[in-house]
Amino acid sequence: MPTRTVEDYIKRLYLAEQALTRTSSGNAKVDPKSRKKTGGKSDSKAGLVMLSKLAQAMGVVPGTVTTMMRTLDEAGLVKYEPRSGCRLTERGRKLALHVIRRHRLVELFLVRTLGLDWSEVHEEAEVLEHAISERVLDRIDRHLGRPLFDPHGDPIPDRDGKLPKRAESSLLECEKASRVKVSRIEHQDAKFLNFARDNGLIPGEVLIVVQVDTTAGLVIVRGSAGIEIPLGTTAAGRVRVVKA
Amino acid sequence: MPTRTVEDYIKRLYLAEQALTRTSSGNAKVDPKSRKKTGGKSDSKAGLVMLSKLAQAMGVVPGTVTTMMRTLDEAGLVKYEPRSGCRLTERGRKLALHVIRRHRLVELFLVRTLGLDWSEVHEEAEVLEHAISERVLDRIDRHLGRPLFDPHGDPIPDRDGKLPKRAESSLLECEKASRVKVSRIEHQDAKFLNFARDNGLIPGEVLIVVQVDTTAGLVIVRGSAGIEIPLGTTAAGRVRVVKA
DNA sequence: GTGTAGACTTTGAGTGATCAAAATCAAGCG
DNA sequence: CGCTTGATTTTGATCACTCAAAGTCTACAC
Repeated sequence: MPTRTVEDYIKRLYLAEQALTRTSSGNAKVDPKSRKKTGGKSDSKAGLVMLSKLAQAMGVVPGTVTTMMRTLDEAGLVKYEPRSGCRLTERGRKLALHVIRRHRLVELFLVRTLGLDWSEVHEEAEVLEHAISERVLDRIDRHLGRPLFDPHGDPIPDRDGKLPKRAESSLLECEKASRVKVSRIEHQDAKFLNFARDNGLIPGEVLIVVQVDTTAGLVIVRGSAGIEIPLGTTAAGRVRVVKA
Repeated sequence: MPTRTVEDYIKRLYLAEQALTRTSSGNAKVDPKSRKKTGGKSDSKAGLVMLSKLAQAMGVVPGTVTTMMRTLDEAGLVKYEPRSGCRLTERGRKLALHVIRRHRLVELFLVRTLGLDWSEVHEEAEVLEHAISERVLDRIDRHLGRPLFDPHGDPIPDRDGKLPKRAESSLLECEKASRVKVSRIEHQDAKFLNFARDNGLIPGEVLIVVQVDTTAGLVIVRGSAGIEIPLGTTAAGRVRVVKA
């Protein structure tokens, strides 16, 4: 049985891998800061996650991650390439998706059944995801009607780790004047989520893209209330949408 | 912040103290075995819980408990009397009741909202009681309508640690031909709980006491279905009732 | 009063997870 | 090539929790 700590490393590694492929694949417009941060050197070779990224995500010092990655490699959950980085094995990926399934189902449950605000459920779920048995998880899943997405629009893996697919893009990539539906708010920061909620940037809401000015780094959308919302590129990049 | 382990020790100590006062106060009929087990020596002086009891309850070796009790004494949660036993301090009692509140609310929630069987919720709650935040706990409490008793009939402490009172006795103490209502099934063993459920021994059920034979160690009750249920003293002692 | 059983404590060690700080490495630059 | 820089690894230590096994107490029994 993996410990809760192991589950956490694996989950974080999965999410880091996702961030990796998303940034490297055609998704464009990396914000200028991230380049500076890694000293201009090539960021993580060939799909490997740098240990320092993981250390930061886990809130531990780098040495701890090195040790942990060696252990997880031996356990067959991670492929660890010394001095280069690491990647999940198939078994690791399965475990990660399992933990993420628990996390997201719990989030949705807290919002739908217990009425918590979507900005507060992430932290709760961080703890509960390690305490929920299969039995209870399945009850929750059933109780919610086998949902496909959590309150932030993040996909919920099914019991086999399969994720529902969707043709999503970020607001940054939208054409001016297009009509889109918010599918997902990335990033779990409570402040940002409150801001999003207050401006109607909620999964399901329909928006009109009023302006996309990459030079000024500005995107303006009009929500269903008819009010225009100006967003910087960072914020706009976190709002993912589908055609509507 | 107390760790989950500390919470567990404190909770177990509280329950052991309860068992103590219940057995020592007029409740009578100690079953013969318990005497033999402690070698005929006086069981736990003056309201102190023997460390070996605690060790057994926690599933650890006695040495571990000694160490832990010293730490908890220093932390002000426990009064530890070397070579005699230990008892909770007021702070310890508060903490214990807090953990028990979480445990019992979770149990009821799992039964009422998620539809689990009362025989399976104890183990789930053992884990979840350490993972639930105040925020979520209060939502659950509200969602259930501030309940006073858990599915087994055990009282749920309120936020200040106050327990609802009830004039309860065990089936062993009932008069023949009396009419009683089941208020509580003590003991968390799944097998016993299944047996109880299958025979209608559920909080709320009304019973007629048909026979109480202390010599043969036999109690017979008739349930609402009209069927007579014979119980040994051990089992009967676990069924607690109020007048009906 | 001496023995003894059983409860209790001590000691030494291990595990899992972490840190601080020193040592090492690899890549790109001049 | 040799340097610098930042990532990475190593080393030695700590903390919370646990165990096994040896040692100590104490109350009762005779």
